[in-house]
Amino acid sequence: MRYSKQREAIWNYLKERIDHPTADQIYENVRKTQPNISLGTVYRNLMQLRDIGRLRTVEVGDGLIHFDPNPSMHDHFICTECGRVDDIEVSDPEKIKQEASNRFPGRIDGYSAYFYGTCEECMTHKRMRASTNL
Amino acid sequence: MRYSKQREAIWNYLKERIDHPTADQIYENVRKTQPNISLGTVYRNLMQLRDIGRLRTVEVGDGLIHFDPNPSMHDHFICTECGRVDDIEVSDPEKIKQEASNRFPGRIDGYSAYFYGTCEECMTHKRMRASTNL
DNA sequence: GTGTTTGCAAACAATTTGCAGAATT
DNA sequence: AATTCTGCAAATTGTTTGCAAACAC
Repeated sequence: MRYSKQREAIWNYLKERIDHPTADQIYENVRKTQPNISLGTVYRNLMQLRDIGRLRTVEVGDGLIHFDPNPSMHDHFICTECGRVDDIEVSDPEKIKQEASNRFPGRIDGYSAYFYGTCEECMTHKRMRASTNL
Repeated sequence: MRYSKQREAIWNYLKERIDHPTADQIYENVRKTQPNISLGTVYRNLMQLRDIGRLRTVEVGDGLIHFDPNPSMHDHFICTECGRVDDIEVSDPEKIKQEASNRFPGRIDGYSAYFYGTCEECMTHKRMRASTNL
């Protein structure tokens, strides 16, 4: 794989992110420093980076592909109010994988869990709306 | 919600399935008894049934929506060789949900976990291919 | 110079939607 | 009779692809 400033910009943007952006969000942001970059290039690079294990793609239930700069096994929380995606550490992924391997006929290579609910911020908003009758 | 023979046929087909078919697979099968049904109707009914909690939609990583007649909290196994999706019971979902709730600032309503690997059948195929040098 | 990457635009594929007519209550 | 549901087809949306030019090595 050769160097390209587009790929560098994409990675530089994504690696700082904890909100698991979509291709389009990444595109819109990378455009600020690389105005001529195209959405196709963004997709191609993201998929390439996934294939070499630098990042992970995540399907959270909204039909869009989200990109996570952390490729290791870990869980996610999705707020059903605002759609934000957070990393969440609930239990030891290796242990769960082991446990599943023992009970399942076949080989288990990895796993990922998704928790759905309302994030702290949205909980506050809901309380505020309730208390002011809005 | 009113009765319709299309919805009945969709549900009758899906409720017996353990392989989490896609809308198109459901469409192709329901067509055998309802030749004039359209794919749009299949989607509309499936989403309706999901909204009232009769079934669950599952995103397993292939970009397609899969439909699971069992709406309760349970985990899934996806074979990365053949793409099949199986239900899998690894640990008590309620317990995991509780555990996550305790550690997370915000409310957790539900969760689902996906295990990826090779199913028993594909393991056998792989072994056969290996032993016959195919 | 060779092979990879890009931007652009067109192609694709899954899902959703608008609407006039049919079916349910 | 009043709504809801259907089939059809077109629209929408996210993602992928083909190609000639630009770039990296």
